[in-house]
Amino acid sequence: MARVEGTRSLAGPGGSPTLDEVARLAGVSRATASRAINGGNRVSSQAQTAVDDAVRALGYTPNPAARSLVTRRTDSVGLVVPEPDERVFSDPFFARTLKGVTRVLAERDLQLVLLLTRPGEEEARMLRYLRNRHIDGALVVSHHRSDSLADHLAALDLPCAFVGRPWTSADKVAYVDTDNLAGGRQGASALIERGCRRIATIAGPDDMSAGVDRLEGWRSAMREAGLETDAVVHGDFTERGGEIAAATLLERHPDVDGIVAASDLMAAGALRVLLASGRSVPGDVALVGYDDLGVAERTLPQLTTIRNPISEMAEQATRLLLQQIDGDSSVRAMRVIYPPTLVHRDSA
Amino acid sequence: MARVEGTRSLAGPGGSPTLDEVARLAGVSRATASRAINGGNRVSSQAQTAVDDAVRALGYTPNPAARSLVTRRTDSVGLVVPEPDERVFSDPFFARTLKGVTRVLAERDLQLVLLLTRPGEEEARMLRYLRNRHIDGALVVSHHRSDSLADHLAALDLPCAFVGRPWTSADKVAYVDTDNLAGGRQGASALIERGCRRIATIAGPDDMSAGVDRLEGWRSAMREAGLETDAVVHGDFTERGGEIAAATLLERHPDVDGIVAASDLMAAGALRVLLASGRSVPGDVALVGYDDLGVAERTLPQLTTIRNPISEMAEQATRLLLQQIDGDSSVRAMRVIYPPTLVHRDSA
DNA sequence: CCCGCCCATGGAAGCGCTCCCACACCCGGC
DNA sequence: GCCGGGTGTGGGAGCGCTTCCATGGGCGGG
Repeated sequence: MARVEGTRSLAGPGGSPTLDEVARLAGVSRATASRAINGGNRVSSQAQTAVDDAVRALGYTPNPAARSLVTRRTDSVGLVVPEPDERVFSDPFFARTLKGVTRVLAERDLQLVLLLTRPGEEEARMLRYLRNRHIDGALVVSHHRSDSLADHLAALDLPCAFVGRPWTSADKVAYVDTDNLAGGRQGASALIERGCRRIATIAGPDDMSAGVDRLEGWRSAMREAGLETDAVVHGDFTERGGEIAAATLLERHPDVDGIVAASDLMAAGALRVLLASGRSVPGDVALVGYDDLGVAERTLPQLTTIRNPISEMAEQATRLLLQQIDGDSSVRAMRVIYPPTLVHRDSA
Repeated sequence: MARVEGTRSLAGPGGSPTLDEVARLAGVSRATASRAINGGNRVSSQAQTAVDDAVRALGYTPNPAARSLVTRRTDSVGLVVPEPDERVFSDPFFARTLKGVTRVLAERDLQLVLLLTRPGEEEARMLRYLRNRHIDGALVVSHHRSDSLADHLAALDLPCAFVGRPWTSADKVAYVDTDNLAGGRQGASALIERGCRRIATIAGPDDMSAGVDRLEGWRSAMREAGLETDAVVHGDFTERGGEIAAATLLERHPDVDGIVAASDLMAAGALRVLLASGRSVPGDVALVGYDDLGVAERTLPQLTTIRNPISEMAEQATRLLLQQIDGDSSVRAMRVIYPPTLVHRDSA
């Protein structure tokens, strides 16, 4: 409130209260006060309450820098997004991820530092940041083929966990993923069982494992059913990308009667193009999306889709990270794979 | 790369290199090395290069905790989101904000800490966090009437800036906003000039200043034109909210021939309901949105809307924050207001 | 030519905290 | 009654850094 004249700017005799002041007020030594504050091992209940009271009276909170200097922990973890395009942030996938991560972090009073990097020079800057232990661990989402991040992290011996299988060093780092191959198959199979014969796919970017795996799943299901696998167009996981891809698709293969899209956003875009072209969905063309993050229920008709438990995956990844931070090296290279499930709605 | 056996895990004789080692290698004192690293005041060019070389050779980076302990700066700022609903994150508004913020922060090598709080206990935790100078400053977005955040921050004497006018203490904290009143007027006027006479509005939540101001702008333009101001329904800035609001609106006022929505997302929802009800847009009902963050171009017909320069606003807010952090107290209570502009497309 | 001044430099004092260690002290067992 | 062990406590070192201050050398002006 009032500015104190002098070098310090907070109330009290010289800035925010220090452990020293707490100890003095509690009538114990700094060492005892410290112990009392950090879990209270080897502290008499008498000393403990004295310290507790002093802490409350002074409104004391430990200086994080000082603590971090000696413990070598920062109580914060980084969320690395190697693609800080605003696209990422408006994607419900990211929103859900963030939700899962923050939920787990809040339990432990850890802070989240956002590490956004455009490719190139910024990556070097971020690696320096990571190397220097500004943070206790890193969580990586939206990892691309060109990122050397996984390799670097694996070499760095910094606790880390990926959401989505990394391109490289997949055997050296912990990650959480869904079985995108199975998901891709499920999407294709749903259409095949429905009776579709000319099935296309709007695949994800081929520099992301989710894109590649889903496509591969689609291919294998198609092959097993003895169907052509030539109707493939790539999108970028966005609605606009889905529109463009669908338009291309209709031009090249006007006879499609089923489309598997690698994301709901792309499916939504495709849906719009399909309807605009005069085709009915699912009457003329059946459509299957991927993710089920809310978008699928908001289209008309609602999308049949493959559900990804994103938020759970993010939570799990965060837990894996915390375990590593806690020194449990058994999870260093652990992978957790969630099964995708088909959700039947109206578009197929 | 290779793991070193022993207590430390990084290369070199005992963990990451310290300033001491740099100094020794450069043949200068720790003090000189420090000066050289921090801008090089009062350092001979000879010493400077020696230090530079040593830094490079050792791969030295300053220990942030140690530095922070003495400088009392953390080189990180917090982004406070008092509504960590995943809704916020999938809103393009937030995405743009983040984009603007990170761009400015990157210039100065500052880090972004995400501070999400559900109302209630978590707010106390966050205030403790802020009070304790974990961060150098705070940026607040999506501020609600019930948040006492602005008051607390103003009292805390912690550098801060709001994106969007805060409900309270608006005269005590720095903020960036658009002239939502004018924007609301523009939306209504556009429809009035077009010849609409029965104009409704889908307003924003009445616990956010943007919602209230836009509504007030709409009201005043309507009154000046001698039109009824009774067709008001509130939404929550989401697409789904827009749908619900539009449905209510059509039920209560089936004769509407124009709607001003307080966000594009809500307009998109309304558009869907309008079309589903058999009305043409803009033929039967003209529609104006708000924000112009991309959504407006993706609807069919494309939305006429009021453009908000979100990303610029976020940049500006961040700059205001940095100025405060740099000790420029003249911007402590500065406000910057951007003008909204009408963007003509197809829906009105 | 000498004095004072400025500039580059290093010594040393902390920043606030944790944790090792040594030191009581008290208990029970022989 | 003495010794071993366990338990609570405080002294003190030190984490890696910035910065104050004293020092010494070089320079220009009187």
